[in-house]
Amino acid sequence: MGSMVSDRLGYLLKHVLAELTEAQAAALAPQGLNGRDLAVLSAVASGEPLSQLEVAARLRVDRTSIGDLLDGLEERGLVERRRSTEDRRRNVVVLTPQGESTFEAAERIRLDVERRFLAPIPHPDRFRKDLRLLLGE
Amino acid sequence: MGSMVSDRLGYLLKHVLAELTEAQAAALAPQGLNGRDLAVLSAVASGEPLSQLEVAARLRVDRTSIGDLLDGLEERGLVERRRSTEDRRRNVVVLTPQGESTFEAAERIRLDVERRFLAPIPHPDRFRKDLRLLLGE
DNA sequence: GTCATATCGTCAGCGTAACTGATGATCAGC
DNA sequence: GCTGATCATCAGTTACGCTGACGATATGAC
Repeated sequence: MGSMVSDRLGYLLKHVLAELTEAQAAALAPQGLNGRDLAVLSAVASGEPLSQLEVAARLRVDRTSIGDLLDGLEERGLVERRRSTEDRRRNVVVLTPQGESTFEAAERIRLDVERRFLAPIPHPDRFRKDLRLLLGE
Repeated sequence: MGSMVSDRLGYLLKHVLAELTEAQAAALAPQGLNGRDLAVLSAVASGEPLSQLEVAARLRVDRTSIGDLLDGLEERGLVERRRSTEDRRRNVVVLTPQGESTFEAAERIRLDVERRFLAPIPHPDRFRKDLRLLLGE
């Protein structure tokens, strides 16, 4: 018997990711967000104010993509860019009050989506841990 | 403390996939292939002759992408398209002899890459199985 | 203080891939 | 034969990662 296509790690990861992305997008659509937007909000929300480049680095997103991403969020009034006073090259990104509440609601949705998504797996946390190991985190 | 970005399932899957793709591309470059090409070869190699649409379906690749993919492989003399005699709409795709040997060598490389890639995980097979469960396969 | 170097944000452009919608050729059912 | 479906192809759109350049700003050497 030949090897199944679904034995390929790349195939598995690619389509698992695609299905998760789709499920997240569908669940977050009422908030006007997708998983990518939410990830940016989450980076901005997590503690000290970050510059755009720092946000990009946390998300491992390309530096030239983060600008457009923030544009969208800023237009919707969820984040603000403020020129840093200490270093005027930096745009410090912060959540607006509306951004905070949207973020919290969306995070609950995301957790629920992920929980349901991982339901077919006997030990979801172990699976997450495996992924983290593969990234060396 | 806030939630880490690396808690997000989407983040984990995305970057694990990116690293695997990169590792595969690097390892397969001497064969003039990437992981995507190899997946096509594998679908073509596995048993009965398939039409282009059937190849696309197996790989879950869009129907309009598979043509270009096959173009490249055909130019390199690895596959052939033959008009089916029973149904002249169909292009039956088969491996050339050179395609077969290239495929076999590349498959060994892929298996090795995947083995090394999964090395940080205590039970790689269980991880694979989890992924398959998520796809419902 | 001045200069060289580096960093931040932005922009234009490239390559890849998924996707939509249309087309011509061909097949199957009636 | 006619209608509708299927196969391969083509043009066009969108999304994303990436490179290379730019002006503005900061930092360090001197």
